[in-house]
Amino acid sequence: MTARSQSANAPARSRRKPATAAAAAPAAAGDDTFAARLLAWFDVSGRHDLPWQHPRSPYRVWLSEIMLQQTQVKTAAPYFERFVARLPDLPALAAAEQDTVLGLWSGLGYYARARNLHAAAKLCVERHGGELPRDLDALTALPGIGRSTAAAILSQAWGDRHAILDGNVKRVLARYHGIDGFPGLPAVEKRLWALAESHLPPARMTDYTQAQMDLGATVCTRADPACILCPLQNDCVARVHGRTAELPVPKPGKAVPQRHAQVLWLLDRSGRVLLQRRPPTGIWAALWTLPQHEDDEQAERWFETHLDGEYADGEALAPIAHAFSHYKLELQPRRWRAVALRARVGDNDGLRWFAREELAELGIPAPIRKLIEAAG
DNA sequence: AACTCGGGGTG
DNA sequence: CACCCAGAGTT
Repeated sequence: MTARSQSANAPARSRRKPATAAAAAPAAAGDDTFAARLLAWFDVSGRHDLPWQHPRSPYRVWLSEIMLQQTQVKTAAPYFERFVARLPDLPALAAAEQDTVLGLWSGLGYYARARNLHAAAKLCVERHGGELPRDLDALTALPGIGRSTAAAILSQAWGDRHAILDGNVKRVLARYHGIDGFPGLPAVEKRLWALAESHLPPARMTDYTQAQMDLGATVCTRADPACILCPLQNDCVARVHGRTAELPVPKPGKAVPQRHAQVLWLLDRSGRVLLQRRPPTGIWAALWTLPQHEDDEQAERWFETHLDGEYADGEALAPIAHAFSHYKLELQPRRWRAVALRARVGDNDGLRWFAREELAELGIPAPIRKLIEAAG
């Protein structure tokens, strides 16, 4: 039975339940429509013609999973074709010379994968009659096969009910459930495993496993995900809260500190904006920018001494995230319209009103320019 | 928990 | 150029 024939009767099943009518309830673990929606999407938009799907055999599934570790489909596919043409089954691999195996792997990288693959094939001949064992622990005991790869092999090759947790699934789940924290951290990973287990459908595991990877690879991509096409968009926490760009939390590089600042966007009655020249040293040295303060209290004190008007009238706008090499800065802008400087305040503070047409000539930090030149 | 393995794609 | 990718093994 092929993947195509297995999924052919799925639309009829999913039509019975109006999966698209799922309410915008918070994403919860347990009995939900996560898998049903994903499978319905997979039937229409999933990838059904990958090389290792036709024919689908335990050996080919295994080889594909190893090749796809930290490697994209487009890169691995030609290597896969060449490999199975030369070594079409597990006994052939076990009997091959190591140079042959490494030669077929040449250019793919992570060559320990090839050595482990070869050693595992020999172990299968010794221990399991020349076949891959249909058992999670026995598979995990083989070199190069961890928990996720073992689960992927069992579900893809035999339809057994095991959760996977690769980079795609981590990304989908971190966004869908709004999981903060780098997914590589053991505590976060443990939680993601539990969530992955909680969504397992009662059947169609072969398609479900492929569907998760397809969604992550083609819709829920790392950058610029196509949420409009996603079957999980209604109750995806990251989608609903506009946090798809923040989740999953990226691998911590060298723990750059996060700083915050208040930014005052002040407009006078003719629509001119008040800019302040920054000090000659430090970040954004000597550039023109919006008056900036470390916290709300300092910002209010500065406002009271420099401006006529009510600080509380300021409209809080969406925060702006900006990254430097050595720290991250979150700017919290507030906007006032039709305010005026106090009479005694002159240019001695490096303060000036600028008309909109004058901004193009000025040195203004990019995030600030983006803010104040935005339409509106 | 941090490090290592790697070539390729991407902004 | 920096970062990430259908992870797993070692220290």
